[in-house]
Amino acid sequence: MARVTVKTLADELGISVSTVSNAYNRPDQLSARLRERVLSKADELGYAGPDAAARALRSGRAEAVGVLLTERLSYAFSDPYAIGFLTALSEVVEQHHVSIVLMPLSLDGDDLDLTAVRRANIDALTTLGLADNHPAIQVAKARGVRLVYSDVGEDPESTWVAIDDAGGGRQLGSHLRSLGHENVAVVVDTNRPAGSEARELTDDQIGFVDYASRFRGLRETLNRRLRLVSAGHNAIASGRSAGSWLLRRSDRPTAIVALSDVLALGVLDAARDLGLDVPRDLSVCGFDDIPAANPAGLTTVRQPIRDRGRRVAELLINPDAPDRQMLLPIELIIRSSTGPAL
Amino acid sequence: MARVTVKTLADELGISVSTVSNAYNRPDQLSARLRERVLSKADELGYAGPDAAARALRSGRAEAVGVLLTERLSYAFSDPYAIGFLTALSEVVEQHHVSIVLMPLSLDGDDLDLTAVRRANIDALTTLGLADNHPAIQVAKARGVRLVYSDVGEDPESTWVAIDDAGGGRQLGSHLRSLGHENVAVVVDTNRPAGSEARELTDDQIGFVDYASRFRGLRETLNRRLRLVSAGHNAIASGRSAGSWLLRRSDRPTAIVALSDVLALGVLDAARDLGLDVPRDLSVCGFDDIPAANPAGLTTVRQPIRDRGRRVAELLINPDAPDRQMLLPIELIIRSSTGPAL
DNA sequence: TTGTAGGCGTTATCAC
DNA sequence: GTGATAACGCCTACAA
Repeated sequence: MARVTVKTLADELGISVSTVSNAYNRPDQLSARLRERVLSKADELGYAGPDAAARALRSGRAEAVGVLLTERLSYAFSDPYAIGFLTALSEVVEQHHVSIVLMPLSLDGDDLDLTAVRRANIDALTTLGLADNHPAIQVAKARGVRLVYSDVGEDPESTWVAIDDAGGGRQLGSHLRSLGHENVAVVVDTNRPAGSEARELTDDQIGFVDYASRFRGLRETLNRRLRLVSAGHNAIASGRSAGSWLLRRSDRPTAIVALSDVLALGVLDAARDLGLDVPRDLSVCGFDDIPAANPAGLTTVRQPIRDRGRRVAELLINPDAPDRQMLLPIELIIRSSTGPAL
Repeated sequence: MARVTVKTLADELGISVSTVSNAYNRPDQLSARLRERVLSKADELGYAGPDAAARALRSGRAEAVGVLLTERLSYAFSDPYAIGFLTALSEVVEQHHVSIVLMPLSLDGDDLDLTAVRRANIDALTTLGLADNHPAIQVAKARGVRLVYSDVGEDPESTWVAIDDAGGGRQLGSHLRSLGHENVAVVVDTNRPAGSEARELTDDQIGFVDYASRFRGLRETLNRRLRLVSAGHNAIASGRSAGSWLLRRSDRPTAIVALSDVLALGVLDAARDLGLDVPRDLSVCGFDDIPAANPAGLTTVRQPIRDRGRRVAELLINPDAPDRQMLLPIELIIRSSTGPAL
């Protein structure tokens, strides 16, 4: 038995396919009684409404928005920062019957696989933690997918909701500087597989992550007192091993800035492992102000990530929303993990 | 200027559209050189590959799998159990370039809105925390979406990965019974908006949640010693208010079983608020064994949720995978939150 | 290895 | 309020 389509229904009822279509999409275009007939016939024949793919093709709308998360998709769910973003985003999105499409950005060996981005059925796309010039974004743009960027852009026509990461870096840098720190290390997630060795990086090796501006802010304030070190990916264990690597060196830093709180928590673990007192022997700070930062006494830069999530969602859903470019302010939260340099 | 399609490319190159299509989908069907020409021309004209909607319509595959999460989508991200499931699921899914579609199940007043489920472009669907007879699942089934159910099913043809919730309920029930508890209350998430009053329920009011079998297991073992109480939705605050409501009553129970650890943590809070000692004055237990259960000393039923996530993902991606019906065992974890009844 | 042709199921446009 | 018809962009037999 053949598949039930609008045509089946139309034939069965002796009406035209457009009327059937209207019964679903424009209830005001036909009498309530006829609509009732259509719907009940549909029920009877087991027709569950217009086919999603056909509808998407014809109407040009998928009723879904895409979110691209740093690194492999599976990592994102263990990142409180990503979770905060997704929660806020979904609160808005779900009021519009729109679905969220999460695309993996799998790394095949060393180069990443963009197939999922290329194939996804979405109307608009945003990202978390990816630099706006990331290849995946280029692909989506070429596909004609509407983009909500995550960083300040030049183009007055582009849509973005950014957080003032550079400002956060500067504030944190000033804080450390005023505490007398002259030897500061920055730990950054470089999207490497777990277990990668920590190593020193040059400024331009920071990669396609949007933390780049956090680092830039730090560099501006701390200047030559700074070195950059890679962690594997954004996980406590990575922060711990990078911290451990740094703290065992003879030129041990007096302060470590992790570019995310998750990494910072790992650095705190590393310090504890080595019997170092924080903040006496070492100052540690992070970025994000995730829920776990407070109990850990972590000095950090609070990101209005939920605000951003909400705002991004509005722009994903409605391309014509006002305020299509917005820079959200950060806030330096000083807790007990930073203190004067020895 | 018109949109670039396979036809544009074909005309431009003086070849046929099928060859262009093959360049993307069947590299082995044309010479490497020709393929190169196609791809570079595509680049030149700004063609980003086959249109997702058209491809989905024509091929019948969306390269995406859907996940339906209890309650409103936004709640799910704060549920450690859901996060564990999603993490495991995505680990598998991302190796196949398949996207995950998260559909909201918004409640409009009292009846829920299935629009998103109806419109989503997906090949297969699974759920977490929804009973298999939930209306959303009916809709998806009628649409012809392949389903991976979450509970044991009658149909030998159906695909499911279940966790032995009833067994878990029975084990927990026996445990409490052997401790002498005669007055036990069960707290269940009923998907009500936050702030709903706790109230007593009859067994059949438990609703479209799959925790029903957890409760059934408890009922089998504890029989008449049991009453059922509603919490708002799955959140610590809901558990706390339900717990508080129960513990202030004159017929205060000697043990409270929450059907999720998240709710149980709230019950513990309520006990603490009232100055009750756990487990001396009150035994508390949960279900799931989320990460926070261990530090809280919570007796609970461990769910192999990550195993389930992986297994479900495999079945979502490959309909012909073997072992299309699987019941995963649970494990009773006894910690310090349960003790003898007074 | 490449080309031809038909149709996937729907919605938009316009006529009635 | 309702109907006819033409796309939407692509994939896949099948033929060459």
